[in-house]
Amino acid sequence: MLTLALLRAKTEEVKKGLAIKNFGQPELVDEIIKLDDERKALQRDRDEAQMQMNIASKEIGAAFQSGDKAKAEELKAKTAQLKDDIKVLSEKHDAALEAMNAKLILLPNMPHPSVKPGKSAEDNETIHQEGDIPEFSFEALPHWELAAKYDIIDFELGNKITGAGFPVYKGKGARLQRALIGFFLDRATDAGYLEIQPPLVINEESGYGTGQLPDKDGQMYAIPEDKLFLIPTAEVPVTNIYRDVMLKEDELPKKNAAYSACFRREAGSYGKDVRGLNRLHQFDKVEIVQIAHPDKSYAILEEMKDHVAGLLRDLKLPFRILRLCGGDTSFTAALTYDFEVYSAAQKRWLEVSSVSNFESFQANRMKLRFKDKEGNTSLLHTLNGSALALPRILAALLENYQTETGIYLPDVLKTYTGFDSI
RNA sequence: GGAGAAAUGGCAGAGUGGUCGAAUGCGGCGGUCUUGAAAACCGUUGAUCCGCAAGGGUCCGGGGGUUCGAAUCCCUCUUUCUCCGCCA
Repeated sequence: MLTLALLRAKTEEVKKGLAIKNFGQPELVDEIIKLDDERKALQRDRDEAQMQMNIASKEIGAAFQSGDKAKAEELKAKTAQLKDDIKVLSEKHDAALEAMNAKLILLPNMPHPSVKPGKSAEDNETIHQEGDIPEFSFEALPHWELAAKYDIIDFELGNKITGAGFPVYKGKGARLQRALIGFFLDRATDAGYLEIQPPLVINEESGYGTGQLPDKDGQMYAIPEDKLFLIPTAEVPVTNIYRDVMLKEDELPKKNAAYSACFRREAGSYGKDVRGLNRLHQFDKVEIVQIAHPDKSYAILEEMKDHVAGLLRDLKLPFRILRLCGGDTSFTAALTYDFEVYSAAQKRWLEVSSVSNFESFQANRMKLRFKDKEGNTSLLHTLNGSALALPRILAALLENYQTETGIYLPDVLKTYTGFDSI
């Protein structure tokens, strides 16, 4: 969430930022500041009453110790009114605080100055494209047909065991998945990321910390009996490692990478978007996360963007990078780059990575701070990106590398798969 | 799953109703000494909220309660440890 300091210091800029994010209630900003003013006034009164109470208590204690019971009892009688005042003021204070937080949590993150206005994916800006789009001299098959033809992914079997969106990978399909995970993790390790194997199930506090809760709980699979959720991405458990943490400046940046299965309900999706591997309820992903000094987070965002580009380059997949417009940038992000690969038989771009700087938006919720060399504490910046999400990479690999005699995979994967072709 | 014990500052560890935000030790930081370092000695060292400041409020696993007053008493939740059972 945004800091009150920002709302107060840059009220009008915040409202402009909200407009770029297509957030329609700019009046919330003023309401929040007003509630905070009320809260502060209430705190002053309450603290004053509490101080009087503390003084009275000490006097009573002193009276008892000097054996003056009568005086003690007399003082005691006077504390009743104070006690009542404190109770009332505390309740009012807490109510104002709660009302303020309830509104504050509704505000999305501020967009970075480079983020342009826009309503939807249509308005995203392509900032880079590279790689050759394959041409076929034969009729190229979409990946779901290739998967059936070579018997490497069984969608029907997944339907039987669980339901739609839970495919079963078999033989070389399973091995290829494992190869991609190994490849992505090794590359992350080479880039200085510490590999993490996080829990796949999270509690409410963690969901709140990264912003999935309270509003997006419908997108996660829930285990209500235990108040737990299946992770929609490793971002949640990995970033929450740093919840309520105070880092030292010289520990920065923290770089973590994690492979995990990801679970998403994806309610309301339909049609060609969900065909084959395009959109699943369970999928694999390697995620990279960094905790950065506020002055360095945008340089680090570029570094992470380059890391992801390097992976796609080595897989020799044609890809493009988009800078998301205000309307398509997520609630929690300040700036997001999406990576899309071209899947040659479907003839469409598929999103395979999203790399974002959340600035202090998540850190503020999580109380993730650092102490600088002067001893001042301030919020850190959090960033993350997919590096990479597997299913659509798999789809593009199958489609783009198909020939009439088989699917010949890119060289970098051979040491991981142990085979050249499918 | 059954029985018992515990949770205090960066760490270790005192404190069982009043001046305790909290002894002491270690660690950290600053200094004296030293050619430099170590040792020794001296000082300092939590977070957060309100306030221009002075100052004040809150925090001893989380939440609630008793009391004029709670780290200390009560309830509850969570976590950890020990023993038994089960088990990849």
